[in-house]
Amino acid sequence: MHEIELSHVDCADCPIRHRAVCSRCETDELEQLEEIKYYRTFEAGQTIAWTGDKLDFVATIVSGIATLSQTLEDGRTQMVGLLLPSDFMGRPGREMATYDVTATTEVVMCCFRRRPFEDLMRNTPHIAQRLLEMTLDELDAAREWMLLLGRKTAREKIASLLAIIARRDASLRHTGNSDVLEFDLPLTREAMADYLGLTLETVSRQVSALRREGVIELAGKRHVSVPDFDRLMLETGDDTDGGFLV
Amino acid sequence: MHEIELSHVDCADCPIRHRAVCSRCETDELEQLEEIKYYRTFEAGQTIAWTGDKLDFVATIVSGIATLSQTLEDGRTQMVGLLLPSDFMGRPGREMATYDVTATTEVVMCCFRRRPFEDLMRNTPHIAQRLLEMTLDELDAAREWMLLLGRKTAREKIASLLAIIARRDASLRHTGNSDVLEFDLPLTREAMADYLGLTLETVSRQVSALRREGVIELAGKRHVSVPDFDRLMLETGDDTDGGFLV
DNA sequence: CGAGGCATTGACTTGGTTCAAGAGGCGTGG
DNA sequence: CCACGCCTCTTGAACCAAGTCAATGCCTCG
Repeated sequence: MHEIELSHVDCADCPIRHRAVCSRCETDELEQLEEIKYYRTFEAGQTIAWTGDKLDFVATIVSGIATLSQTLEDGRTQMVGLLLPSDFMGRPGREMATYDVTATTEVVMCCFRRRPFEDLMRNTPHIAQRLLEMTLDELDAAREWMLLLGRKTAREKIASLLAIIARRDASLRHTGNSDVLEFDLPLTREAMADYLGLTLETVSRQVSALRREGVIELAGKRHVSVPDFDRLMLETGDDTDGGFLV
Repeated sequence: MHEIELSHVDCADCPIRHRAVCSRCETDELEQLEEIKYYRTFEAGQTIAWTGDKLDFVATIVSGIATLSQTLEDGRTQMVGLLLPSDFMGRPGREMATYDVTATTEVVMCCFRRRPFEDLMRNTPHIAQRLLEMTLDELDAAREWMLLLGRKTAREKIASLLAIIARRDASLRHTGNSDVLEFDLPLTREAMADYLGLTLETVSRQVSALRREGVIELAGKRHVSVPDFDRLMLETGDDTDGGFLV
């Protein structure tokens, strides 16, 4: 995966094409995209854009994880978005970055120069339609996060984050739900704290508490396994699901 | 305003047409919208939809204020959106409401039956384009709110809310910024608390503190005047100039 | 006048932060 | 190979901002 051929990957072979902004495109539309696209790689820890920077491209994350965050003048920072493979970065029609974008792991992006992309969008409703859908999904996710930030306890926040990562990880490599969920945390304690609106000490304490009580097991600092997913879900404070039970 | 003719208002005479989802529509497109639209009024305090309800319309707020909120099983609730005149409610392509929608004041909505609206959207890029733009704006607003919920102190939260309402109010009745800003709070203390991720007691205390220190003045419980807007902005914790959201 | 909603204020508790010390890993270079 | 510095993470103790519980004030409306 680190050896991706940056010079050119054919859209037809793209691993995340079916979920990305281009998922609805017909062959001729893909050809047009193919012409204006180029790949870029960012190393783990590298900043992709600072708030206020001129951004003359938009992009789809091909692999890796990036974060969007905002900072108050005195340095308090809040992560406001997590960009995963197939997610879209940048806003058509806007020149400046409005968030700090940082590569958490190594990130490969499929970039489109902004102007040509905007032109293309005007003529190909399939792109705009898909982008609308993705934006609506992100809005839902942001609002779910608002509930977490505003009303959940530290323990619930941690459990929620673990549940989300576990679920995404499971769906990504669709193992026909094996009994034990396992995954690596893609975030440092500090990044988790910035995401959850906590301090890194509180994150550490709550992770330890969940481990002590057997809700999760840790191998090293980052590798988590969840013996009983329902148990974890109980700790999130969320509805047990669609509504029945309780 | 309370005497709006519910039977029919011509789109051409609509007070919020230039900002709403239909703002880009040509005359013929407006005619099509005109055919599937109808007005509805909700009283202050009335619930417009509960999470999980089947919703067979989408709508534009014509006047009044509605809120979107989410609730955990034990009753903790977080407001996740404020719908103001010209804002859009509902998600094309989705049958169910995903939030509780409540009228805070009397609300007049311009409704479109969902199916016909979806069909129309497919054929009129102007509507989809505008909806995308509005959704992106809402996403930005939601993310700004995440920063507030995750990282601001109670005092900063209150100051931020007051600043937002003040600014919106000023822009709405574009008084060429007169020296003293004045407005009515459209929310109860409890609603403010639900918006800010606080308890109503804390809201009350912080409002009192800001009044005691002369940052704001109160006439009654709800009428606020701001003698020095910059002073208020200092209390928000934000960058001294940034600040978007309506 | 009394009832019922909102709002304020006080006294006390607590969850989470802050400050501080130290543990465990990992790469570099002597 | 070990020593060293650099990270990230954990843990403890003291503190404080905001929550909880409870009493009271102030409207408006019947």
